[in-house]
Amino acid sequence: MEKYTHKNIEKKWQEKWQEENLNKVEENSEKEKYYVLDMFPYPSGDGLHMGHTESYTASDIIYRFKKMQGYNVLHPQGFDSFGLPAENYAIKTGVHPKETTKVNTDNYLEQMKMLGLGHDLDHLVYTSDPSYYKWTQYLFGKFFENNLVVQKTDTINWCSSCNTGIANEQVEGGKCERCKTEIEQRDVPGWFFRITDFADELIDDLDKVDWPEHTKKNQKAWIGKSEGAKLKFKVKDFKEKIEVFTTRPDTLFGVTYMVLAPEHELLETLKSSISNFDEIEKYQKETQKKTELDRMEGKEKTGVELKGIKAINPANGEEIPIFIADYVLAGYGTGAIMAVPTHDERDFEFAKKFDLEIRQVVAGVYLWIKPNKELTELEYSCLEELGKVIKNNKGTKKKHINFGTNGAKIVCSFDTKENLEIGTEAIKNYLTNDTKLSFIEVCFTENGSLINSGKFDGLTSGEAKTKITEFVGGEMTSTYRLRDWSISRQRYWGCPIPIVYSPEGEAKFVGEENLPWLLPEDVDFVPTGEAPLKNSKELHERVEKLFGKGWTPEVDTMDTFVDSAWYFLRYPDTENENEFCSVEKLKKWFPVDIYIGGAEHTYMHLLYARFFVKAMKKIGLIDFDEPFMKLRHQGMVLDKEGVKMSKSKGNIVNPNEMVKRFGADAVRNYMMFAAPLEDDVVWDENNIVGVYRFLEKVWKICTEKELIDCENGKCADVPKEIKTALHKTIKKVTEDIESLSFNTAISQMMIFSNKALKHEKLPKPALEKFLILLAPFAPHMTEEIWREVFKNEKSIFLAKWPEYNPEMIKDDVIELIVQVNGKVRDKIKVEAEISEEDAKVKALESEKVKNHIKGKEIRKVIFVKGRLISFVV
RNA sequence: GCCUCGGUGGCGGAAUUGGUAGACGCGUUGGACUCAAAAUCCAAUUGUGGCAACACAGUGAGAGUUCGAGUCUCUCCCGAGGCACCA
Repeated sequence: MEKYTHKNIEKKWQEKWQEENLNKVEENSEKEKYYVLDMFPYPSGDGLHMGHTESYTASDIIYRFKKMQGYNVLHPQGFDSFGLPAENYAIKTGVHPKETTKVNTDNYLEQMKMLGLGHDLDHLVYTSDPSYYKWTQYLFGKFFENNLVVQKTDTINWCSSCNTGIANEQVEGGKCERCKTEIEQRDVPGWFFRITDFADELIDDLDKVDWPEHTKKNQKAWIGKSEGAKLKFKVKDFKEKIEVFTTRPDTLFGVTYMVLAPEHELLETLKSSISNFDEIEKYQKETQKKTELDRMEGKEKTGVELKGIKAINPANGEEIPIFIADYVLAGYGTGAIMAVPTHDERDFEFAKKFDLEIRQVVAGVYLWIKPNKELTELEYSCLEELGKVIKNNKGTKKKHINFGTNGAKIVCSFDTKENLEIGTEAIKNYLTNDTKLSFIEVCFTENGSLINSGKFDGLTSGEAKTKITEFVGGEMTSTYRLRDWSISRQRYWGCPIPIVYSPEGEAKFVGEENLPWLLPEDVDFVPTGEAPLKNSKELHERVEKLFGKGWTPEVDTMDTFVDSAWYFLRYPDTENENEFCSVEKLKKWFPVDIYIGGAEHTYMHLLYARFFVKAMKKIGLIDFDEPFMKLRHQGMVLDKEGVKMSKSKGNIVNPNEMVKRFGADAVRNYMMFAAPLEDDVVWDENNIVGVYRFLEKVWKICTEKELIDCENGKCADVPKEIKTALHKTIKKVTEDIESLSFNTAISQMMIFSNKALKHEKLPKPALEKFLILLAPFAPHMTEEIWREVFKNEKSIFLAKWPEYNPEMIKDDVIELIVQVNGKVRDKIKVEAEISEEDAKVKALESEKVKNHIKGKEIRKVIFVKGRLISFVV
């Protein structure tokens, strides 16, 4: 038999599998379903990259594994084919995005085939194809009818380089996630999905899904629920009220001024009463000019007082000044705050700068200790000194200490105003005598006991929150960081928003009968800052023809994240022209069982897809509320030096080239073996020899050894070692694929092959079972052996996944660990089922153990069956 | 600043969830085969001391719980990722 050569076999089987329709989902099957989903790629001109290779290999292994386990598996693929790169390429070269997309997607399909990925190619999805975006528009229409997508003018993020508005999720550190241009704020009319209506569900339902903990936590943080109260402040001599949101209504008595966002709408209303309005306008303009980044970086507080008007604190009737300042954001809460300098750091800073009253209403102080000694000594002295200072303060309720690099921060809270004063006094007196301690006046942001708060004095913050809110007629409520999803894009290569406007300017859905609402082709791509569709003659004519004179089209296109927010719902029924997916198929296939893809999608795609499913459930289009039951991320693929691969660094590795050199099976196995799926993988082709040698060994075992067919009891003399190793391997590989621990599955198969290599005669049934285990990882080579060497008629992927026999993995004789005082002193061979008494006798026979015990009394014996015996002396 | 995840040989990484630390692979060293090289095979490979048996140390640092800690608790240091004037 010939040596293992990937070149001879991989292409052959790829063609054969396609001919035999091996990867097609079974349309009418009684088998249990399993839906394995990949994050579909954006078809760029560069082709698949190594990151795709890794995650697609992982899902392919799961697909083949589940298939052999007897499931009917849906494992589809598609293309997120609308988007900016194709459009930018068109601007540069004049080639229509449609052409580019075709070329690129064909290339992707070819590459996926080369990797041996078993996608069902009869269920492809292209988001830029009218047969798909028809349904994107249909869903938009449904959302429109149900008030889940609304048109409003809002301050949105604007990227001047991409010449379009973008969603909050698409801003990274104040810059455009695509082109890194600094984002400006603009007031632009546009369409918004009302994702904020689902904020609570989006948080709560994360408990239902099996996702990485950090992904859930990050998504929760992104939604950013904070619980607090809405309170109203009267403006003196006006009927208008300023509404604020606060998480600390318990500090209401400490409010000494208010701040409005510069964009706050009340400013227009009160204009005539504000004596320094010119100053206000100047500040407003300055704020507007600032990019998001400036506003974040300029931490120095700025602002202007509204002269001539005052607000009234509803708790105590005091008149307090009102400011505008850009540290208050228009888009969050109510765009206005009550300022409590003693208990909020930002308010504190602002109050210091503008010399405003600072009034403490929660009884507590911070005490700092700066290190002028070694840190361990500091810890000691810190505790000691704090103890001295507040030892006799009976009113001290709690104290805790946080040590940091710059010293230690001690939090002291007290139960009454009196005790706070006594405590603070004692600390201050102490400080004059000691240089290691410094009392730093900072606002106290913890909860504590109330003081200076009238009849609420003595209550804890927790109690006071509801009571004070009630007292001033406010309401307890929550607010979110999450913004509504802005989806209008002033670009060409996207899904047209299926809306037309009446001559009076009223928006109307174009109607299901007019779908797909085609993207016009008579359009100049060159960006002008205006939507390219505005200049389409065909589109305007189409609208007037259908709706009458004076009617005009919506000319913005949708964010491409809309396309990808529901694509997985289309896969089971891609040919359906009457529904986005039939009811039966929805029932059969959803939710998705496992979804694999990058962690960078936590805030965008994964959040949007969850929103879509929830919104669709709400209007009765589907009956499940979470799209992806299990989610796992793959790590990044790094170059040899451990640097992230990128075009600009020129360290991109081309999967095609690697497949040509080493074969798809070796590339797949290397990616899976090098590190756990979720960890980063270093792509070092020098290391690929390891898995290549492993494949060669398997080849050798199956082609050069004498195989016993095991009929008529001929396998009675098969070494026990091989049988045990096989069953252990079946167990390990099965469990490891289930838990996506592909690296350890492969190492277990390596152990088996190393053992098998040592024997000259091997049982063929055992090797067949082993081949099945390896098949998901190395589909080509195992198929070659399965059919060409072992002469099986049908594909290995139609074989049944083996099961292990628990009896077979038990060792008769084990090494029992013998410990003395917790240290391993000997290992003795004993029968696996040995009793404690027998083990004790045997262990004590050991010379080594005797040496360590001699002269001492055995106080205790710990026996772990089949594992160890431990003597305590 | 806050949140999350990590830190184990020369390297990538294992460790049944508290029970032999370093599986498996790469690399390195020695040997076999060869005129030679490649490939392949065999052996060794955490460190220190010792010819050896063996002993001691050892999973970022320090403490703690335990007969026993990579694993649990606390504090600290370092790294990666995310969020960041969100009231």
